[in-house]
Amino acid sequence: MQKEGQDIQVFWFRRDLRLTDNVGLYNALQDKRYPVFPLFIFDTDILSSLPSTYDKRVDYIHQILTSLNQELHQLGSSLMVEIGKPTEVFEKLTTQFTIKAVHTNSDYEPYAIQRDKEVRSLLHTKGITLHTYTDQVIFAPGEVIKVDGSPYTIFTPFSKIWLRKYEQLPHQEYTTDAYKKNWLSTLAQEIPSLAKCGFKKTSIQYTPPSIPYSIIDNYTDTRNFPAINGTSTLSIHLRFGTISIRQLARIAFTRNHTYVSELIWRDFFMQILYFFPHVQTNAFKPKYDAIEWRNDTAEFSRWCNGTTGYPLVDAGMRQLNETGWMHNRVRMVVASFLCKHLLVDWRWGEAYFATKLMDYDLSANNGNWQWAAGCGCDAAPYFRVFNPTEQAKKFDSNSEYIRQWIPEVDTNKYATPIVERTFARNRAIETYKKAISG
DNA sequence: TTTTGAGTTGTTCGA
DNA sequence: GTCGAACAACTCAAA
Repeated sequence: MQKEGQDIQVFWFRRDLRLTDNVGLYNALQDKRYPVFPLFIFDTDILSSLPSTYDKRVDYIHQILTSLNQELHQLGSSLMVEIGKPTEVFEKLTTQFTIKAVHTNSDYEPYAIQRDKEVRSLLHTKGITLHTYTDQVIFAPGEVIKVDGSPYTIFTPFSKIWLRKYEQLPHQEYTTDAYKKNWLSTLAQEIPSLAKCGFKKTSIQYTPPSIPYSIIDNYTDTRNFPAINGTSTLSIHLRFGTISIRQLARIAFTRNHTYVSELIWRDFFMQILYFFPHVQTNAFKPKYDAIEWRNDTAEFSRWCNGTTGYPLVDAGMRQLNETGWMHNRVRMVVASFLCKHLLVDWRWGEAYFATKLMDYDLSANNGNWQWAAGCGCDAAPYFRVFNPTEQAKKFDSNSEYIRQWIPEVDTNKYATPIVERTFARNRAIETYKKAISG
């Protein structure tokens, strides 16, 4: 076991759960004077806010950590996993070690910013610097901005500048293979069990990412058809950092620009949340906070359960409920249906997705819900109401996807439509019009 | 400062 | 079946 008082550096893993091409980790290992001690904290502030002790995402993280720990064992090191409030964990660690520096990759969500501010200030009182790096996105908030220095709120000009800057990037790969001796050697230790964290085993199974080259190549043509395996399904890996965004962007850039655009949207919404944190609770466009939502709880339940009687909507919700994932085309359809056909507040839908999606990310989920509801920056105009049956005809013409998730769709056991489509469409347009012109 | 062009993913209607 | 226009102004970005 490590000596008391040994001089070390700490690398703090958060949303970057990988050893390869990890900017913060790479930089920590550059300083050969002090070995690097890898740390992960199960943040009890976050864990205690979860609605159930049966949580697929916590289980998933736990499995990734187990896998990371095995990799570290092969390097003669070991992952330390702590359970607690980050400031308290660091307080404790500073009594056990002489910490020379703490390295971590930047996180841009409001909660994370506040947490890191507290940790930084605690460490500062002990003479320790918290070093942060850009790793989670290609360009951090503030890097792609207008000539006057203000942030973009329209995607297209943002993406133009993003691409221009991207072409000028040196594209360094932050490999850490050569730094084996710089790890802090410890006796192989096991990470705390899931039960010790206060959670139960779920059905989720972590498998390491692999890049689906042919899907990326054909992405433009196949991405909209939910019965086709035409999307990369890498969102979950981007969420937890089990894949490097730089590696993925580099590959996609030479192969498919539609796919690259989707990665740019990820950076775009991250900087929207950063510069306009009010979107967490309010519409990006304030006028849209005046919409008189119906918020019928019985109808909301039917949407959640996938029993609205609109097959594509129901198929999507059942896929979400059963797998923790939904095809992107269908995400748009169910979101539009909830906000416009049922006139349920987009925040309800956003919150439901947040509990169910394995790839849940605050900035992307919020940005896309506000897009669907028409209240976000650069959003769909309010009178653009997705027609759930037209969408099904276009993108699931032989009902392959629908039948996969609703076996009873052609029987009289299937739900009758929750609302008549044309009526609901007109009601939505009227309600929106009233709010934004009033 | 003013002007100009443009804005993720659709639907419906009528010629 | 196919195609273009309307849907509704408004705000953003850049010159």
